[in-house]
Amino acid sequence: MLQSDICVRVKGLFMQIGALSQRTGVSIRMLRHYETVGLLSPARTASGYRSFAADDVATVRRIAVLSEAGLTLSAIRGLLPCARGALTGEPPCPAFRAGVRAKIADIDAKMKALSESRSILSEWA
DNA sequence: ATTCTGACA
DNA sequence: TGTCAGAA
Repeated sequence: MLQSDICVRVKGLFMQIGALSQRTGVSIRMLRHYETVGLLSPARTASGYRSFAADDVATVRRIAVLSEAGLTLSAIRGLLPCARGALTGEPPCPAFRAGVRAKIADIDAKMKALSESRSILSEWA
């Protein structure tokens, strides 16, 4: 236990991965993965432990909702900086909405492709 | 007690 | 994505 970790408990400024996991419901495994793909950039303690900031809780929750929406982590990486409204229900910035429109567009494209595939296959069913 | 990295019956 | 190992 380092002095910086004491700061976690007292002021709640920094926290270890376990605490972040508890507060977000996201597994430690995925939290580490998020860092691997560049969604999170936690500081490191002298002992090498990841040190997350208090606002990373909100960040992880935003990542979680976007992930549940079916977006890939790389897509989320591009939208995250302006996705604040994705969780607060407040007005999303233009860039975010544009990105979402793009995602909806390719969902529509996939639906069309599946529809055609289904149509062809149904003739032999 | 917790976390870290790397790897996979 | 989970989980186990071996070290810190």
